[in-house]
Amino acid sequence: MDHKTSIIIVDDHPLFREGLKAIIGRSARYEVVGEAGSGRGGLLLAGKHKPDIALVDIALPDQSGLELIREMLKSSPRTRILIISVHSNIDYIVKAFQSGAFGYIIKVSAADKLLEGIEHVMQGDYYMDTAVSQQVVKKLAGLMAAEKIVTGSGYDALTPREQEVMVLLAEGRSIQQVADKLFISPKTAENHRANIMRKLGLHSTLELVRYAAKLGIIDIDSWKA
Amino acid sequence: MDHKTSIIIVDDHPLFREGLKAIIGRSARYEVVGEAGSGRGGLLLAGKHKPDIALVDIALPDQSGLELIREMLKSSPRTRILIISVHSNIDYIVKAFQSGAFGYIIKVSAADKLLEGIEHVMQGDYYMDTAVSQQVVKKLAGLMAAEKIVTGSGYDALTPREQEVMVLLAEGRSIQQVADKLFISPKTAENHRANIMRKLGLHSTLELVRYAAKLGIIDIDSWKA
DNA sequence: TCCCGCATAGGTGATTTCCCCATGAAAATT
DNA sequence: AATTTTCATGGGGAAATCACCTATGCGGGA
Repeated sequence: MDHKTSIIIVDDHPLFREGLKAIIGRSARYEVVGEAGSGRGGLLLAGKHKPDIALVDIALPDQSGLELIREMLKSSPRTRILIISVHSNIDYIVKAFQSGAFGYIIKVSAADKLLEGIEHVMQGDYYMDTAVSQQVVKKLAGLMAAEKIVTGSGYDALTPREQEVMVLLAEGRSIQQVADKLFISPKTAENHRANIMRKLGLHSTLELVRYAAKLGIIDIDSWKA
Repeated sequence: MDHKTSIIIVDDHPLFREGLKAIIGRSARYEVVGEAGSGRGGLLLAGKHKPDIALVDIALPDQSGLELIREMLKSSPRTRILIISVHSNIDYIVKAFQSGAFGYIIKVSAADKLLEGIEHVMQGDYYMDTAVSQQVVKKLAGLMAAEKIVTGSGYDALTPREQEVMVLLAEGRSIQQVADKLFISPKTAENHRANIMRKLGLHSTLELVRYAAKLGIIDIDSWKA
């Protein structure tokens, strides 16, 4: 490598910044070229130094770290951003990556996780702390857990075929699409739909979606992402 | 620890099984108590030994490794299953965890990843190979990458009247109901609707509801009540 | 055997959707 | 002031969908 990897730190706790610098200082490959205690400060730093890496606390006094990510990437698109957070909450994690972060590390993690994360990110990979991947996996596995709740309602009064149709409709498929997917005539699909509506006491497609959402047949939480 | 961690291996390649055993043998804490080259064999082993860990190839000659996971957990629920796969495809990963796996490792990974994974899983944690978390993050980030574009060409580009119409539509009102509510012709309401769709890049009513949910125009959380 | 539930599909008229176009008023631009 | 653009309002017509009803073949129980 012909030059050191430049790093900026954005975190409102001076002591924590010192800690990060100490850890980074252990490796001769990295160099902290600036630090800031606020989002505004971080943005200026990013614009000025165009660093290779930015370590950003997700909870900043003047703005959300998520916004900062987006702003930073506008002025310095090549900077790889690593989020450092106290939260291992799945929503934060998802939003961080969606905002353009390349890595997500929990504050309580061991020091070597940080260097590990930086290395991965420098290689163009994403990086998730172990504690973070826990959450992500739970989220993924959770989709299935939700599907199990589907008993004890009118839903299991539906025939297997009707349940198939219902899932597709809840996902927003049109009658024609359902028919194609199940290799049946549109008319048949329509009839299944009508029977579903009657059995469940529904009167519009949106009500059907609501019903499906309530049973966990579809995941409306992912809509909010 | 008062006894060694017991491990069984299910993989149809004898050579690969040898490789795994060699790696595991490096640590005195682990003991391979059985191995099988098929799903059926693996199931018998699991029932007989009730091992702490099962390393399972996802691609088995006689059945899907995913089915095997479920069967195994029935006869030996306390066994922690680690999937070993050549695929880093997101669909396999998700299904593996949904089926009850605790870890997912790619075959090409370095040897220490295997031991790392086994340790994590023994602690009750989930484990994902780095290459795997790449896919998962891309999946998470990817969802919005598509929708993000829509957000940019946003809701505030709508005229006031269009926003009114949008709210009513998002609440599930029909064109006729919207027209009545706003004292306009159904045709006008229809036109507003079409303009909204075009401006926001939507193609169905459900997409419109999703969009509205994302912006908080409607409260989909109350659906779950 | 007879009946009923299930999956399949058609008919018909009303409604909705989709994709054009048109007009007047207001707002912005020149 | 003159012109263009945008907004809200509507319509026409073809295509799709909906609502409601009927019908057929098939399999499992009473």
